[in-house]
Order: sequence, then C-alpha cells, then structure tokens
Amino acid sequence: MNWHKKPRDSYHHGNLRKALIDAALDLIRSKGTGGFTFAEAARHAGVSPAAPYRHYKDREALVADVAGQGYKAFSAAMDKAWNDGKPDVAASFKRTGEAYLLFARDQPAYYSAMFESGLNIATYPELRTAADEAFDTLKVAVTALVATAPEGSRPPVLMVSLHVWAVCHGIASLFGRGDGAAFKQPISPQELLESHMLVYLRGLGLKV
Amino acid sequence: MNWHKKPRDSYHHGNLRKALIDAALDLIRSKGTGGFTFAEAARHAGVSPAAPYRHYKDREALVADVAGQGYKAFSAAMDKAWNDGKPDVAASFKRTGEAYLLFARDQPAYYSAMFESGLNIATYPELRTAADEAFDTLKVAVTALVATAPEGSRPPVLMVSLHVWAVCHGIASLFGRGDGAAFKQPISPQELLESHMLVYLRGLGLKV
DNA sequence: AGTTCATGTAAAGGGTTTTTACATGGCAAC
DNA sequence: GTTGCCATGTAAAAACCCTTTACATGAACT
Repeated sequence: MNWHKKPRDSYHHGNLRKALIDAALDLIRSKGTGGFTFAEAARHAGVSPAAPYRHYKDREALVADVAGQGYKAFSAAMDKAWNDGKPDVAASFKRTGEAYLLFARDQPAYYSAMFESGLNIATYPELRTAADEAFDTLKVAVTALVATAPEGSRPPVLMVSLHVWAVCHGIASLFGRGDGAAFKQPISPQELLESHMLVYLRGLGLKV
Repeated sequence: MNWHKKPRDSYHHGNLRKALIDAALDLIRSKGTGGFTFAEAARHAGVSPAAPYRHYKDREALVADVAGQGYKAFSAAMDKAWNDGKPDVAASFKRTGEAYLLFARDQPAYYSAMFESGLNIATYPELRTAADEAFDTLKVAVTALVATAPEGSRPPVLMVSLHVWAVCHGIASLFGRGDGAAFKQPISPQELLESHMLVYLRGLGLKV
C-alpha cells in the first residue's frame, strides 16, 4: 500500500521525528491536544501507521517531545526578552512578562502541549528540567527587580516569582490564546498584565 | 451479551445520565480529561457501548455536561463563601478566593473538565452561561471590596475582577491541583494567594 | 562487495465508534 | 385494568484505530 501523499524519493523518510513533531503541532493547533491519533500523525507525515513506533513508545511520548521542544523555545524567548536586564531592569522585566503572553498567543500548539496536555511531568525528567530552566529565567528577572528596592525592604524572590508566574499563566490561559480564547474580555491580555503589575509592584513598594 | 457487572433489577437503567457523569468524573480523576473513551464510560456505568448515544451526541457532549455541572457547583461554592459579604467584606472576599482554590483542589475532575478539557466553549451556550454566572459572583465580591475605597479613588471593577480571576486560576492550575500538582512549590497555594492579595490590595490603596 | 542495523511496510488481532434494527417496560389515556 | 406510545436499552455490523510481529529496504562501515 502507498502511504505517501507525495511519493518520497527514498524508502526511508529521512527525518521522520521532525516530521511527526510538525504534524503534531499542526494537529494540536487545529484540533486540540487530544484531538488527534498516533495514526493520524503518521498519515500527516506520509508514513505507515506503524512507523511512529520506531521513534516514540506511544502517542504520549510524542506529545511529551513536543512539550519539551516548547519549553526550550519558551525559555529562549524569555531569555531574549530579558536581555540581561538591559537597557534597564524595569523595561526588561516588562518585556519578559510580555514575552510570556506573546508565546502563549503565537505558539498556542506548544503552549497547549506544555500546560494542557495532561501528561504527567514526573514521568518525563527531561521535561521537568526544561520547565525549570524556563522558570529560572523568570527568577533571574525578579531577583534583579527586587534588588532595586532598598536593602531591608526586599520581598522574597521565590514568592514574587510565583506570583508573577501565576498571573502570567492565568491571563494567558483564560484570555490570551491565539485562536478562540476561552473567556475573551474587552481588556487585552497585555493591558491586563501591565495594569496588574503596576498595582502589584506599587504594593511591593517598588518604583517602576 | 451481559454488560452488567452487577445485574440490574430492570431492563432500564433508571438514571444512566447521572451514572455516565459519575463514571466520567471517576475516569477523569484517574486518567485525565482525555484518558477514557465513550465505550469505557458505558462499561463503567454497566450498560452497552451504544447506550450513551441515547443521552449524548458524542463523547464531547458528555464532557461538556460534566463541565456544566462543574460550573454550577463552582458558582455555588463561591456564592456560599461570599455569603453576601458577611460578617465583613474583607473576610468574605478572602473566603471567596480560598473557595476558588479549594474547589480546584477538592474537585479536580470538575476543574479539569471546566478548564482543561479543550472543548470549545462557544459550541455549548449553556456552558458559557454557567461560566458567566460563576464569574459574576466574583464581580459582586470585587464590587463590594472596591466600594470600601473613598469615592474618586476606586479602581475599575472589571479590571480588578479579571486580575483576581487570573491569579486564582494561575495558582490553582500550576500549583494547586489535588493529585500531582504539575509544578509543586514549597509555598502552599493558599499562602501564595493570600500573600499576593495582600500586596495587590495595598497597591490598589485598599485597606484590609 | 558484504554485513549490520536503523528505519520503514504489511498484515493481523483486538478494541472503539457509530449506525441500524429490534427489545423492553414505564406511563398516560382511556 | 388494558392498551399503545415512546423513551431507553441491546445486538450486530462496518469502518477505523492501536499495537505487535514478521519482513523489506538501504545507509554506513568494514
């Protein structure tokens, strides 16, 4: 039987792993995290239904790989936005938060795989590592921001980081998805994050 | 063929709809939102694989019904916690936020169906209605809280409500699930929410 | 050239989905 | 009460998906 929509030049695909990830991203984008089957991803990549099993134990392992790629891209985007705190900490911090929202908006398939695929993160250690790395970038930014406060009145970095993470994730999840945001509101996600951080940082006694 | 684990007394089940919802809740709890099939829910309820089609168009419709029940229970829990702002607005507001986290922790199956099932809320109008109702309770609480500020320095209710909703949802989603919270932290969800609201309300210029 | 091994296919068994035809019995109208 | 309606359940069948097993291909190394 011919599984190829467009016949390949060789018997071997060449880069099926990447093709499967791309297929999964396409399918997640259009039908949600759970909206496609392993066989469908294979068809989308132009191979037989059994071929994906050469690269992944099961469908979940494919989604986990997608999530891992997502965390890496996410971490890189946050790092780039932070830009070592230059030109100044306040502006960089704001950019970093915006980068969180932009990633959720512009890479909804990655974001879904990362936070909504329902896969047990404990089962995939490399996933935990990649996720921790992304959160570390956020903590670096918070550390620098907190350091602008006078010594003795600096709030704990971990607490502030978790607050910021939760707000970003909450706004992104509820209001800031690319496609049909679940609970769309008359205020944009960016405005919501900015207004929140304005209030929150004032509450911390930090000037911005 | 006999589909009943324990034989029923009558040919008709009696309350298959409820049995299917209970089955779905059980299965979501143990295997995630996408971790079971329509046929599996039928087996769990002790009926043939075709029986559920008498009550739901497809599997998604069952999950949507579960989510709807969830929103109703959620709304009721928030309302009860708010208790008309008695004995005082500050305490009631705090209780309402805690109720959000407690619901996510104690009813993880409902919470998953509501926020992580990936179903298009626009497809199910009664779902949108139920969700709006829950959010309205939150807005009532915020309205009362904002009213404690001197006239002229009152922040917009919608903005504050969305901030609060986002924080609650972010904390609950990331750190506050009953089972294996995805990104568990050394600070409890309750502490995180309380510390955040302390900072945030101070930033708003509200005394608590 | 020959061997090896990663990568792909074919085929088969079993489960799921969904429809269609049929069976049951609760209930309302007489 | 009896009758007939019809909501609710079952059986069976066709199509598709999952997963494994045995086999085919060809790239890389000697």
